[in-house]
Amino acid sequence: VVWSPRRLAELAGTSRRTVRHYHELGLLPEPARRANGYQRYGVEHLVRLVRIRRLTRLGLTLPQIAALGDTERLPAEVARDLDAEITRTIAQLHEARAELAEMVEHAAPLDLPAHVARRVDGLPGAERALVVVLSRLLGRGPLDAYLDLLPPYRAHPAVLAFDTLSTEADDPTRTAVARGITEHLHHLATVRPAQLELVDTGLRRDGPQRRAVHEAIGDLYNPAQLDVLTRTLHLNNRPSPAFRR
Amino acid sequence: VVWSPRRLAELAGTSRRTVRHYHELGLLPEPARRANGYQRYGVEHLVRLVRIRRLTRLGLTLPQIAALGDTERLPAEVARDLDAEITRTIAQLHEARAELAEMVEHAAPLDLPAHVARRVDGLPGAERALVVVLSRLLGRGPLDAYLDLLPPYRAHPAVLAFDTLSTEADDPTRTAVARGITEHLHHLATVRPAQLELVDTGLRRDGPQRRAVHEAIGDLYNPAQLDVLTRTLHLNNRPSPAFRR
DNA sequence: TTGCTCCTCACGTCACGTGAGGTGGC
DNA sequence: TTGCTCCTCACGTCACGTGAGGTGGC
Repeated sequence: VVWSPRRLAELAGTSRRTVRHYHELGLLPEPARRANGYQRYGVEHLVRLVRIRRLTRLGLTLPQIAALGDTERLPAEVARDLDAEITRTIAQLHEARAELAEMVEHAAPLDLPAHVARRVDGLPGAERALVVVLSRLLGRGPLDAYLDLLPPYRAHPAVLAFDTLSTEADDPTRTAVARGITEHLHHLATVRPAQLELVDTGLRRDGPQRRAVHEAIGDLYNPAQLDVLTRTLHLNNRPSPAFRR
Repeated sequence: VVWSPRRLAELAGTSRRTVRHYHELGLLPEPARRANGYQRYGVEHLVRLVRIRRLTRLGLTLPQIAALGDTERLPAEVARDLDAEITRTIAQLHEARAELAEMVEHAAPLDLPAHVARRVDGLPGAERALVVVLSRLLGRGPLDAYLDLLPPYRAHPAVLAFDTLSTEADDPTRTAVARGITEHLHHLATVRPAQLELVDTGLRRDGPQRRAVHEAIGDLYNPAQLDVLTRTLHLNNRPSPAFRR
């Protein structure tokens, strides 16, 4: 009588391999064998196996289950830890689902949160890449402030000139672009002082975040553009840090 | 300029090993190297890495991400599958947390759901093991019916005699126990016909579940007890299937 | 010279899945 | 004899973690 490995696994709602795995870890005793070497499992094995499966469903690892041994009740600390872990995982999954829904609803791209992506549509590649970097470096508040500043900043023709500036641009051209941007930034500083301030504190002065932004800018723009940014810095007494070099 | 492996990983909120792993899978292009062989990552790598990390958080596997390649938007089918998967996982976690809470509240044992365990407290080992087996074989309704029947069934002195029946019990003793149980079952059949019926249909006539129960009983009781069960079967014209052999 | 970072193997972890190659019972 | 089940290795999967042993730059 009693059960073959396959039947035992079936009755417990699992696989033969899982049963073998539990043998290997010492979680489940090896059953007696018939003369031909076939394993014969009894009720005690099924009871044990059902218990292990219940515990794995609760989120215990197999080593944790081994540590429990024949314990009758779940230690309070283990239960608390499991509950905290489950709660955390559920929260993460809810976030993931919310993001997924947002992405589907707005047909959002894959590299940015949907609410950010909506606000950078049509941006040139380098600017967009910079936003991805900033989305890692800035908190929600400063990032929003930066995104608020972006449209008025980019409305100025000097910015378009900057975007398309060739590496061989001559000195007068560079000067003109730098002056245009500087004046525009001055204007923005009077119109949107709060946002500039937020971005500035978001990238704490000379902190690692600011350094990373500088490094990113160094990678994204050509030498002529970087030269213009340096000139802008010197011309501008209240530069926006994200455009500093 | 730009970034070392450690710095890249930091900026993306992950580990150097993860970055290496993505190289190995071809998810992330290998960066240029400096003269000494050191890897130098640029903004393009960070952007790519951030994208990969976002997608893993949404639940995509790395092969799935590889299959997406440079796709701009999430295919609708992928999004649907992910959402279904997340929803299912959340449901399972809620169940697990509910069970955990129930176990803590009632200081329940580990081998049975708390609501079942409460109702089998004090049962002898073999009976308890049988309940574990039945909890796998019966649906909620039939299992509840069985648990309903258990206290009145066990209230009879013949059942206690059965529990403690020695292997060497003589024929008159066996007959007496079998008769006692039979009469008691007759009584139960008139008092609780509905429950007996439920358990009976729960273990569909001659289905694999019923066979498993018979096999479990064969393993749990000694020869004398099994003999008594057989006699009970012959005496009883309306036996409860769980006690059949 | 010391300490820190970088490099490349390569084995380990977690909980199993999946054959590979062979035997036993009807 | 055929088909089905059982057996024991043992490598594969997933997404990395964790040293091991050695080199480079200040």
